[in-house]
Amino acid sequence: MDPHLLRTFVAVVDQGSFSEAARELGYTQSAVSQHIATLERDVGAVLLHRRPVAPTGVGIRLLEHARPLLLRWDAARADMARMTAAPATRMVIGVTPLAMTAPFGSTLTDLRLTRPHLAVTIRVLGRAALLRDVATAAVDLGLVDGMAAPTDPLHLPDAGPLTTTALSERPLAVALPASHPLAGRTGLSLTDLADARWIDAPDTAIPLAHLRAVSGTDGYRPALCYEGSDVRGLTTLIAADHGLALLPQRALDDQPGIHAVPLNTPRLVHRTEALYQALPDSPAALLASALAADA
Amino acid sequence: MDPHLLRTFVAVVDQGSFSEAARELGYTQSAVSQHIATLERDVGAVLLHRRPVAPTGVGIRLLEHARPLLLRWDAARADMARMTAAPATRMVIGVTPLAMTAPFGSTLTDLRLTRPHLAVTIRVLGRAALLRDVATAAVDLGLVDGMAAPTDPLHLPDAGPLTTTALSERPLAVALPASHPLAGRTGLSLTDLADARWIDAPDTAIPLAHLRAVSGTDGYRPALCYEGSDVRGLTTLIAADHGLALLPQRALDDQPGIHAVPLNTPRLVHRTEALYQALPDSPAALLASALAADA
DNA sequence: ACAGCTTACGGCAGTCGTAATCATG
DNA sequence: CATGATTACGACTGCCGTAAGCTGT
Repeated sequence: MDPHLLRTFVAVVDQGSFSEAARELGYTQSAVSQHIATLERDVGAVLLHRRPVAPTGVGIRLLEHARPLLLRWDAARADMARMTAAPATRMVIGVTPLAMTAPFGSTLTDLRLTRPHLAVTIRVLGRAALLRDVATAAVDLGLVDGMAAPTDPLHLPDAGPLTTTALSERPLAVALPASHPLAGRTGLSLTDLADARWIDAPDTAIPLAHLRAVSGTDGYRPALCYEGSDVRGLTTLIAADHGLALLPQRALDDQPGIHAVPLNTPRLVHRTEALYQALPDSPAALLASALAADA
Repeated sequence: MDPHLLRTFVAVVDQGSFSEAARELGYTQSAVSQHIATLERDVGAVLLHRRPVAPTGVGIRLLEHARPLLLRWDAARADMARMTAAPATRMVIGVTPLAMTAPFGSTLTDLRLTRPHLAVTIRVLGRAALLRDVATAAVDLGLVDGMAAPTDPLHLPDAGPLTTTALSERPLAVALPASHPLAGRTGLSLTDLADARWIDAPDTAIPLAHLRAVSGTDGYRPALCYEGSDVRGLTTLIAADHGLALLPQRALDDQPGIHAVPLNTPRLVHRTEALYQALPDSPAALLASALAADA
């Protein structure tokens, strides 16, 4: 159960091959084989089927432990590295697609005026990747969006001692094609839509898994998955009647062929939060509080 | 940043001494010294002041990473051990003091009738210890209580893939001495009480830290801390006007000298949840679903 | 002066790479 | 038969304990 062994195990599962994992990690094929062997001896069970390489039941369970463990591990290392490093001259801001809103632009302008020598990069990422990158200090400030009950924080997986500040809460709406029978409604209840046809766009709209988690039911099954990060592509699919999606109302304002019907019950809002490693006077902390003040 | 080094580091901080930590871990004093030295070399900063032994700023930050990391670590090991172990013939149920309620008793009776050979132990623990013990499989089923918004889950620190099921939600009340000016009220708002005199009883009542987290303010400062696990001791202190506490209304019903005034705003409930490692057909899983059904 | 942390050093275990071996599609 | 996992083995690193050195109270 050494971290290196777990890292190798995860790599082997992800690559589906011992040799590929060896290449990725800079090891020999033999070393990878030995890692897996000692891990299996340690755990006392077979973790991988060979030919083709795939995790066993116990292996899948171990993965559920190993992935978050390695994330926290990397986060701890990155945090320690930053605490002893020189003050940064460069800032990377990560955003999920729907977290980038108008006030963000102007607040960022203020920051750049006061710190002209700071090189700023904006990077659009999915939620999981953003959390990982903030935790491992690959991005200095993350702006995440998601769904939550009013005033409730977003429910993000725990990746170490990160600071979160609320930035905004705005209404959610169901995006329907203009021709949809429900498009005339002034409000909708989520439970009525459990069996509707949905598009799962986990990086653009609210992931259907979150709807299932909130409702506690098994509905909201995707008819189609959308692996993009722009709203326009998604609304095009919705307009063509491929399914529904849940998005912040504001993002749907000018989308052609779409009717946005506010979500009535349950009371849920689209929330954005700033996420960063607590380090006083860092540009990230300053920008986060400026964003919170402007919100 | 090897787990063994982190474990040693945490032990040294907890014990406040290299030699004591060495004794606890079965190492030599010298080995502990070497562990700390390599850790400090790795991190690139001094982690501990010596004479007296206390963590530095960077050390405190590392502790915030190390403690949850080691918990998850132990949880993963324990889970793997259980997956390969023989089915248990003994069950340990951990409960926080206020989680033990009447229906639990009768449901447990049912289980013991159907499984007469199962040795059952009940262990009362604080919240943090209970979570740790469930994660590390020292207890098979945990019943935790806490405060949450209605239908919201309890916000417990993440300790790996545990299953939680809701058992009950009941009203909360502020426990006041009978002579208190507010004792006649039919309902109270939490915000009005931010500057009241409170008793912090983290293992018996709702911890004041939770009140602060929910309200987002800096109030609810304890005038007195109560480190016990029985309600009677706490209510005695409240009756003697040492301060207030927030508890489930039911627990205050027959307490002498106490007025229990329901909490109106914000809308918060006392919630209990069952917590266990997903292993189908285990006694823990069965009992948890029976408890949920009986609730 | 003494308790307690640090440093020096040697034995031992564990890890990785090379290379030979084995198994499967 | 070829790709790719496993096993054998040797060189090397790193870890822990013993024992001597150092330092603040």
